[in-house]
Amino acid sequence: MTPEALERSKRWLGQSDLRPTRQRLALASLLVGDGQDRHVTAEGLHEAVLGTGDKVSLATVYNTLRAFCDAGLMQEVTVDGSRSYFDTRMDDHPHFYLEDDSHLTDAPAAELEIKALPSVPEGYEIAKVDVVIRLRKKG
Amino acid sequence: MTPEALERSKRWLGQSDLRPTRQRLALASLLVGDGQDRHVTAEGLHEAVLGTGDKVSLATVYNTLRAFCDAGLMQEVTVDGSRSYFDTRMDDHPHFYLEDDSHLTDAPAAELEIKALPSVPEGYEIAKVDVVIRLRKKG
DNA sequence: CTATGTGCAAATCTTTTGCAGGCTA
DNA sequence: TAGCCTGCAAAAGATTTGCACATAG
Repeated sequence: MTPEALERSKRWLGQSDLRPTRQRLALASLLVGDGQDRHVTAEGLHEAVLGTGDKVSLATVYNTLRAFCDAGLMQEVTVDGSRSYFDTRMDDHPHFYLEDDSHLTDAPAAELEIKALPSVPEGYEIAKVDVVIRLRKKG
Repeated sequence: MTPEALERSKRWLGQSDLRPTRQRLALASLLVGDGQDRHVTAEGLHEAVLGTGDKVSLATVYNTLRAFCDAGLMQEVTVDGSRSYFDTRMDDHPHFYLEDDSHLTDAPAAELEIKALPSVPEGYEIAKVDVVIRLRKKG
């Protein structure tokens, strides 16, 4: 992990009141170390962190992702019933989901224009609008 | 189950090449017996069928819902990572998801207007666009 | 009669939790 | 030092599967 990635990870964690432990910094540097947005599964992030040589248990990866979400640093995206995906980008934006290889990416939000939303039932308000564009390989 | 519901269930099953067994007809009549669209979970449908006095095992409910989807009679909707929802309505339409009580309903499709979709990456095509409007009780 | 379908229990898979020890502030 | 964290193993919950029996065509 570069000094820059470490710095970024600390700043990111610093937005919450979570302690900057070794494990959290290791995970954070993979998530936000280069300033780019990431979409990960717990399993995938666990493999990634092991790949860097750091050792973090799978349970801690799960707990940490959950803690990051609770702290408002990430959000969970539901696209596949069998796995949870976590996104470092916090605003409400559309996703592409590549069904062939179970891969989640951001769709350019600027290009999506929703002209009218269905009217919300009495007594309710919109918490979030999820738009998932499911893609498959052409041909 | 009324004769009408039975008739409707048979016609519905007849669209596929699935055999109209006692269990499938029992489930189908709960799903399409009154001609209305339904959103169910396996667990919920299982309780419902037991409530009518018919006996169908939970495993069979799971297998049957899966079979109905494979046969193109229903579709799975992914709104909650921990449970699968199944929808008898087959066209591409938006959903309301009541987060407080984990309840899924159709949103009036006519009222949703998507003016522009993000441009799809080279070599891919859109399989489906899922729009889930998550609602919470106001106040 | 033969291929399908069903039920049960056990297996699988993802995610959470209890608890003992470790570490941050 | 006190409280938060972590790791492990076990638990939990949803869904699938193997296999023997039942049933539709």
